[in-house]
Amino acid sequence: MPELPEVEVTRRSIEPKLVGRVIAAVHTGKPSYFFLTPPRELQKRLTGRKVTGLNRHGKYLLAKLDDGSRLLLHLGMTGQLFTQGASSVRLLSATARASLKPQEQPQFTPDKHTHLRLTFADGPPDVIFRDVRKFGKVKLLDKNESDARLDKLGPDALEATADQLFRAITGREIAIKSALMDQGVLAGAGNIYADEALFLAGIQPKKPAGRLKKAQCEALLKALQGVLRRSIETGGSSISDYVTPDGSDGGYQDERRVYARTGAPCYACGTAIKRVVIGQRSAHYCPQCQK
DNA sequence: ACCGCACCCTGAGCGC
DNA sequence: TGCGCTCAGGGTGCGG
Repeated sequence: MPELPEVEVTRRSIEPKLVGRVIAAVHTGKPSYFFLTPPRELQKRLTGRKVTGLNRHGKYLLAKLDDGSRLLLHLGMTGQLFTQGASSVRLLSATARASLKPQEQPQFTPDKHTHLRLTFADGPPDVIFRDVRKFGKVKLLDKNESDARLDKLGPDALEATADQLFRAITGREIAIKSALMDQGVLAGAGNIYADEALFLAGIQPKKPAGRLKKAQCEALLKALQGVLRRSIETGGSSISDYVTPDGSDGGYQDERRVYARTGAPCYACGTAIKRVVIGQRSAHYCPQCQK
């Protein structure tokens, strides 16, 4: 599932395929929950625009256009943003995977989950946004138009300071795990990296956020930024649908210490990793190492 | 103000 | 073989 590292890896690889190019055509799927700006309107307003930048805040991508408007992209749970020619079985449906011959290179062709495809004046490659569960979002913001989603975001998790974290959670009774996943506290952490950071900082995920000492906030933020940076280096975590924009898998899933390791021995002490539900989400931790 | 929870969506995995 | 059920999860919005 795309969290900050996956979105940043995507940003870095898509940026050179997007910035400086002029959009020639916009192909979309049907109107849905996915399109905060209706497909017709996207087609009308994006065609002919030149992309001038691609920024990230938390898990959001913002493509800047030459008329001052901005295209907001969110990958949701299963969003895949990639370039034409990407090759990965993760881009195929289960039935398409099953009918692949053993040595055959899986080649992506637009399917019913392909909601947005941009073609460019200078030819291929196209930029494609595919999302099976449609939890992703596309919205075109006018010049100077603000967006409530963006306004609510806290500081980007990679740039935040321990002091900002400490101030955002003082007095709050919610579990520290929930606080870390609250995008208004820090923008960018999701389930995987919140679990991993709490393990590295030795903090129990259910601990009330407001009871963390300043030093614990420092340790936690340092751990979080460490795992985020390391994950970016390895190409992100390919746990379910995530692929890097050239179609390759990330590598961070192999470095997980607790996430989705329920029952497996803790690498530090051998105790079985536990799974509990916190705020409707699964949390994984070592009952021995995290107090 | 704060928090828990239902909901959006679809495919995988499982029991029968 | 295939049906029906449950689960996963980011973010939003509502109700307590």
